[in-house]
Amino acid sequence: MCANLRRAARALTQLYDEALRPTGLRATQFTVLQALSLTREVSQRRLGEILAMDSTTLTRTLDILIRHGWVAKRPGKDRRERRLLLAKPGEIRFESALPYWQKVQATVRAQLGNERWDAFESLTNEVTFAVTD
Amino acid sequence: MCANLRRAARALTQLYDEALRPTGLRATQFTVLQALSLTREVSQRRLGEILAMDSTTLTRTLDILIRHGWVAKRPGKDRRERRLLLAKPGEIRFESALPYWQKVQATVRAQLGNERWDAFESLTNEVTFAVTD
DNA sequence: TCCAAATAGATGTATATACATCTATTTTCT
DNA sequence: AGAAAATAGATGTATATACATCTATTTGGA
Repeated sequence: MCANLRRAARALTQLYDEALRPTGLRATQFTVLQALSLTREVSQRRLGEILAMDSTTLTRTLDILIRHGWVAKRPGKDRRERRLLLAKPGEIRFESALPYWQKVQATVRAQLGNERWDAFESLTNEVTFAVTD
Repeated sequence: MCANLRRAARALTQLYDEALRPTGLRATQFTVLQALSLTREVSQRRLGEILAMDSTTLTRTLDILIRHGWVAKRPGKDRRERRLLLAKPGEIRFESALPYWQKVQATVRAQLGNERWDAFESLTNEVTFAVTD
């Protein structure tokens, strides 16, 4: 099952990366910007929980986004924490990528059909939560 | 969708990696050995098709397996090709890992229930083929 | 109060992943 | 046959990913 899932993730990621290429964002990067645009401001730990991503993985991913000036990192009241937020250039970049993302989403949805799309969304989430709890 | 799928893949991979830790194999490595045990002997290109994995990714993954002596690489009749096959130590390693793999598979299956497990398997495969064709 | 335990991230290291580009070889077309 | 096109992998480079371990800080007892 893990192999099946990883294989599907590889295939789909290639499709999304290809679709997002004109925007200069990888699928993963788009996802992080999207999460930040929804949460406004979060700690790295919390962001990792949302994405089911190890906090130390986020350190590296965020480094890249910060280097590009898309994300800002500020110390929190708890001085162990780093608070992340979308910087203005990141917001602009994210919004300009949205149409490309919507287009590839629509393509895959059409290919799968609405029912299987919805079922797949449910199942991926169930697997995530079944495993992380 | 890509983000959901990748998130589930991360979560499930951590579970499988954890379960396989006593065997010294990562989930991906187990998968490659499994594929080789089923195909007997294949070219790198063909193996990449089976796994929906870029051929150049396989170069690196196989390097590790070859370094451990688990996989052998031989020139094919077509001298551009490399034929891959499971070496004896790889076979032993794979077989000793099988129970650990079966156990984690059973755990996840129990957690999800047979119906959703089967549905998920179908959907991951459909997504893979919808995208790679 | 003060120290042990817990928590948040950073860093070292290893694997996973793919694209662009390169070399070697085979195929195809004239 | 001979050259152009296609194919199989290897290599350079960049990102994605996580674990073990480290430092800095906060929290929870005694």
